[in-house]
Amino acid sequence: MTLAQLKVFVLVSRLGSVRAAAAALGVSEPAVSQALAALRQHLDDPLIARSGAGMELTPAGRRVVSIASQMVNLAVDAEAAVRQSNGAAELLRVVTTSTLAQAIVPALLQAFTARAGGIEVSLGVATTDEMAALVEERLADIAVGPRLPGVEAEAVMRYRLTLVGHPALRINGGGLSGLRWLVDPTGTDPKSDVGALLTKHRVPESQIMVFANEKAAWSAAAAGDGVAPAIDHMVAAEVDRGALARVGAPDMPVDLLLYVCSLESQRRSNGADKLRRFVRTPDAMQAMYRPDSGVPVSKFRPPVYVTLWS
Amino acid sequence: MTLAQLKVFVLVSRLGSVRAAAAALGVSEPAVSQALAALRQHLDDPLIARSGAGMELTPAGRRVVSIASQMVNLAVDAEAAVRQSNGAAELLRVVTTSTLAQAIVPALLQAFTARAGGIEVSLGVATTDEMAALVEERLADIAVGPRLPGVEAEAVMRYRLTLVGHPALRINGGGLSGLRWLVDPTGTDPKSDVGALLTKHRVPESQIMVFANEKAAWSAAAAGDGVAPAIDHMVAAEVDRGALARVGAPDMPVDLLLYVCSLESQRRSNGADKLRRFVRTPDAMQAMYRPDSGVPVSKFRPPVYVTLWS
DNA sequence: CGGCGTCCTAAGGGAAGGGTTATCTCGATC
DNA sequence: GATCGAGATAACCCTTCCCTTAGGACGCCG
Repeated sequence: MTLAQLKVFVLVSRLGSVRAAAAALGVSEPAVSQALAALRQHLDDPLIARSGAGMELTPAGRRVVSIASQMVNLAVDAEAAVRQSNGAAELLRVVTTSTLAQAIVPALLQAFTARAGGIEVSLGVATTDEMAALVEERLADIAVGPRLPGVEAEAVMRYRLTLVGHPALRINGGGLSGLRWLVDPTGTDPKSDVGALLTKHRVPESQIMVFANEKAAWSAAAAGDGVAPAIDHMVAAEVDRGALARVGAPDMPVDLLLYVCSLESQRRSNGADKLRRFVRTPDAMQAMYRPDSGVPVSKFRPPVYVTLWS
Repeated sequence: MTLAQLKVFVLVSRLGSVRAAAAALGVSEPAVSQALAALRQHLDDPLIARSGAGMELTPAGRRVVSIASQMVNLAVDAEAAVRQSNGAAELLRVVTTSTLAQAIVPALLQAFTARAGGIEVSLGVATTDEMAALVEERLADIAVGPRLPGVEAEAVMRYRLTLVGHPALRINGGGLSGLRWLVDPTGTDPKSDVGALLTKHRVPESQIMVFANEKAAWSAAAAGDGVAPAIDHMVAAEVDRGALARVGAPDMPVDLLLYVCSLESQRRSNGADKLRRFVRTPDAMQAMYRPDSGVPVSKFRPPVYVTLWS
């Protein structure tokens, strides 16, 4: 029974799927399945088993999850305790969506580390479901993105999601049907803001094109390949330049809220607390609204880097 | 950071010595030292360091001990939870002194398992200091022997410690000085009842002979090699047969109490609770006072076996 | 009934854990 | 200052972890 096995088990039970846990941990699916098998053998109980839709915990599994979760939490505490005792830099692990990780959150974190000092920040990308599980299991300290259930969420910023396309794009009578939607990976997460948009407009999968990042989706949109959802103030410069134009559509644009989500204050890490306070400052607002005011991504490397935690 | 490493660290800090922890775990001293080194490297802190007499925790070490202790405890909980959920036999881990492990405690546990049913018992041997640490760290469920500090102790039985020797042994004017003391391994534990006896009589080390078990010490005493401390009712048959005789000495015989010691009831395992109740029954008394009424040791193997836990 | 998604198992290899014995270091002690 | 005891380290071996790719079992759905 290793801590890694327990971590895997907890994550599988939270996410309800071996596959999802593997994705969240950034490893192959058999790796997770095998860790689970080892734990099952050690404890001589299936712990969790497939059951039609999703997986279901056995009675023993239910009891072990809560214990295992505590153990994983304590492991985090132990490392944090040592760091703190020795005056080392705190470690703040942030998760966010793919979209936000491209500009807004790095800019925010860059401003944060410059202001706070003595904090080392790492940034990870995850889906909404994963973000919730990661925060609850304290594999991440704080999540930036949509409101997560089960943890303390706080609205930070209001932003507008618009559709952009080639300036000459004409919407025919049938609205948007037939047009391709050009999205970044966040679009594949149905619980993300962009994913919810696709669902709401009943966009068939065949009409969704996923790009590695938003910039790529925009340039495809500028080339007339379709429409791209975009955070309005992020694309404003392109629109002003005439490279892109906002596209009208029913229920568009839509105003959304950006949240920071973390555990309740007792269980929250110190760094998470500091970031929660920081996001309410004007400095934070400015960084998020004008992410380009910052520096290129390469400059973030020492204090801020993007990774998926193993 | 593995659970084994944490267990080692906790044990070292409780026992104040790498050596003692190694003995308690039944492994070599470098094994413990190395596990500690790995943890130190992982956490980048010495955690605990030599300091004249004994070892001292660093600030970080102090914080980690309590967290690590909780983790080790939870690991025990997890295994117990699974066993219980699946209706498997409970596991009761008993520690006792070398002396008591030879007859009294096996007889007690044999009676206990026969009466209680559905409980699997294992018996380990340890020194007094180790027993306290093992119970506190829940590496054992219950200890039988001298009163342990820091845990709930309950007197079970009064027994008399006498000195026996060859029937023709004559005590010269100078009392016992010059006689050899023939003891079992418990005699090397200064906090055990026998060890305390040796200390009280200021027996120099050169006059102490350690035998593998009490029977061996008795037969040496019967051969006239010296005097042996013995539990009175255990040696009564030999005295009646004339093979041994009680030897008078200042402050001897001495009446002592046998205790069962375990954690407070909230943290106590179910089996420990049952054993605590059982020891108050007449059946238990009879088993302890007439251990030979039971069966040969080999018959204990399925329900009761002696081991040091790894 | 044939895909398809999901989980499990098999096989192989690299890394780390964890054990041993032998040796080194260092402080306490006589 | 030589000795001794206790902890740390070295060298070595074996086992377990844990990752990968490849393929099998099984339920679900068109």
